Amino acid sequence: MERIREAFESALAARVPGHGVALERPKSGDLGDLAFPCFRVAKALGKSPVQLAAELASQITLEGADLLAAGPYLNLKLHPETRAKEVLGGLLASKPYGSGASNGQKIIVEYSSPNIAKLFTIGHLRSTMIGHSLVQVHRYLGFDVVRLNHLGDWGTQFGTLIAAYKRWAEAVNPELNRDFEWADPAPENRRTPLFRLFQLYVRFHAEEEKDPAMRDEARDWFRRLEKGDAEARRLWTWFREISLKEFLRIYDRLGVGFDTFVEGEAFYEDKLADTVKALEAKHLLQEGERGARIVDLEDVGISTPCMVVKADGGSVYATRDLATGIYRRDHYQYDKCIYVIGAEQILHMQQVFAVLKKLDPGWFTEGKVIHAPFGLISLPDGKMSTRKGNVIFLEDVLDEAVTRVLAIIEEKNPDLPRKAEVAEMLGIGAVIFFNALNDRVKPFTFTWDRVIALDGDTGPYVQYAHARICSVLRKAGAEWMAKAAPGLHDSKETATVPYAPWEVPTELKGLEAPEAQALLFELAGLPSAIRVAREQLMATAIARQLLVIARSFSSFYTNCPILIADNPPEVREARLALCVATARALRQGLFLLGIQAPEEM
RNA sequence: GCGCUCGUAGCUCAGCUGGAUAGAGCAUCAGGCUUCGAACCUGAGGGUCGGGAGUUCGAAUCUCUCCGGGCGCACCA
Repeated sequence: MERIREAFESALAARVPGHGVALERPKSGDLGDLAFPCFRVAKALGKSPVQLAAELASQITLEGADLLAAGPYLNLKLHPETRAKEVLGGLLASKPYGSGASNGQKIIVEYSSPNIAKLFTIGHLRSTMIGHSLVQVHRYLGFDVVRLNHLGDWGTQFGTLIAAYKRWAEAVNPELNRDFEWADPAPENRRTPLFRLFQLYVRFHAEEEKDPAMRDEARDWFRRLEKGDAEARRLWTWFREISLKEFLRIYDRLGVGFDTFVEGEAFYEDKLADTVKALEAKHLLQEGERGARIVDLEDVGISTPCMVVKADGGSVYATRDLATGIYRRDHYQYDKCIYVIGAEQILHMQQVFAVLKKLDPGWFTEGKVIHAPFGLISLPDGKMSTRKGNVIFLEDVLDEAVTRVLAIIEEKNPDLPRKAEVAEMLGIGAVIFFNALNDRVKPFTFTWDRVIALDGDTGPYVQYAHARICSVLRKAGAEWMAKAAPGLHDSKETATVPYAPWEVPTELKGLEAPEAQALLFELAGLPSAIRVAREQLMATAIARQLLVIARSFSSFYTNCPILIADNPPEVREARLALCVATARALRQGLFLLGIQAPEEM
């Protein structure tokens, strides 16, 4: 397809020298494979776009394609056989479809970043999976990616945790290995020390409302932690361990990996003083209200100053993020650093980026550090609050999705082997796909039926198309199935599904039907969807394109029989090749989102 | 009050840097399994793109303004 595009571009450039010839993808494959909108050039030449399109259509000829003037557009439409050959050639070649060669650029992605001693909520899924898909897309396009989890493992909440633990757990349940008498029993799927730690946290906040003196108790423990008190330190380390253990289990379930968990908030504690010194050296710090030290940002259009040192001399969130920015500059020498953090922190990120830029304008240039915000998830009755305990836990959502899928399997395909494993892929796939499908920055209200929808525009719909293809290929013979079966790969460590290269069959008769041509056209759209995903810093375009491909396949499947006896061998082979190519595109596309594609379901 | 963000079909949402007749899914209605998986397919109805003004050959898209939601606005993270 790239060859065709270049030939078309140079033919156009020869006819209208000196003008840019930006090509577009037509809305539908009926119109053609590539479109040249004539508006701009026509204006420059003083012609009507309709006239120019007609002229160009009669002047240019390209082998294997028709050039059609459609009003002000000049469309290049490949002949059915050429279209098949171009698209399938791209999909079955040795270079993964739409991927890029290694480009030597290093991208840092910070995402997920949960707070220690809290459970994953549905909100964490957003940061985690948006980040994961950004990682996958960048890797796929040839970037070198570093995955950072900026754990919330420091701050006054640890004072709270330690105080709560001392009050209600140490004497009666020091290992946190059984339920508390005063609390509701832990649900079956969360009978873990982490959950009990979370219960302590919630209880402390509830009682603190009535007894404000408890706040001093928490503050005191945090002070001891900061000073390196052995007891506080021991508990902190332990809390961090039991949290991380649970986090890793969930990341495994989601197929998400990180390069380090070390560089969380605590990691930067001993780097804060130097950060303040660096700001002093640049004379950026001013005296603010009540003696706090701030960086004024009026000159860059931010009316709220960035507070770096509190009146009592303590550090704040921004101090840590500044230290983080400096450390990453020195340690990673990256080309771009993407922060996947909630939209409610837009101002905060702007402030941090602005201060970093003042600190080192040579390094922190435009676009060097990027905030990829995502919208808040709320409940029908309001905002989620971990402290108040009215939250939707991620694992509950995943478990419920898997349960619903299992019920459908029992109904539709009770003899399916490895039901539990498949249900896990489909249920989690549904939740992840829903997240990917929707715009990153738009907030939404959680309802079970929305997030765990299983038909229509959903992950399982795409997975179903893939499973049906595999079913056809199995029936066609082991050698066909093998072409859609990837080699072994670690879902956490690669973005590319390894398929064996395969020469396109030379005869591609049998793909002239409009449904087959439409499917080819949509398959051709996947690479640009991947590029758009990178530009927009969200996988939505990929998810949408996968739906369109799956839908086109379903239509092709119902209208163009593949294995029936009266198909001539070359028709059968061409249609099977299209099936193989579609299966590969679907599985690879889903993989970029972090979703697996079962071969049966 | 200031800033950011969103407002598209009954509901949930696409619509990429302005460009072809504004598209999907859900829901509703009407069809389709003796043939490769009906978790599917085919079709129908349903839209003042929040209101107004402007820029342009052309605006859902850009600008301004108003209305309405969400978020944020220094000693929490």
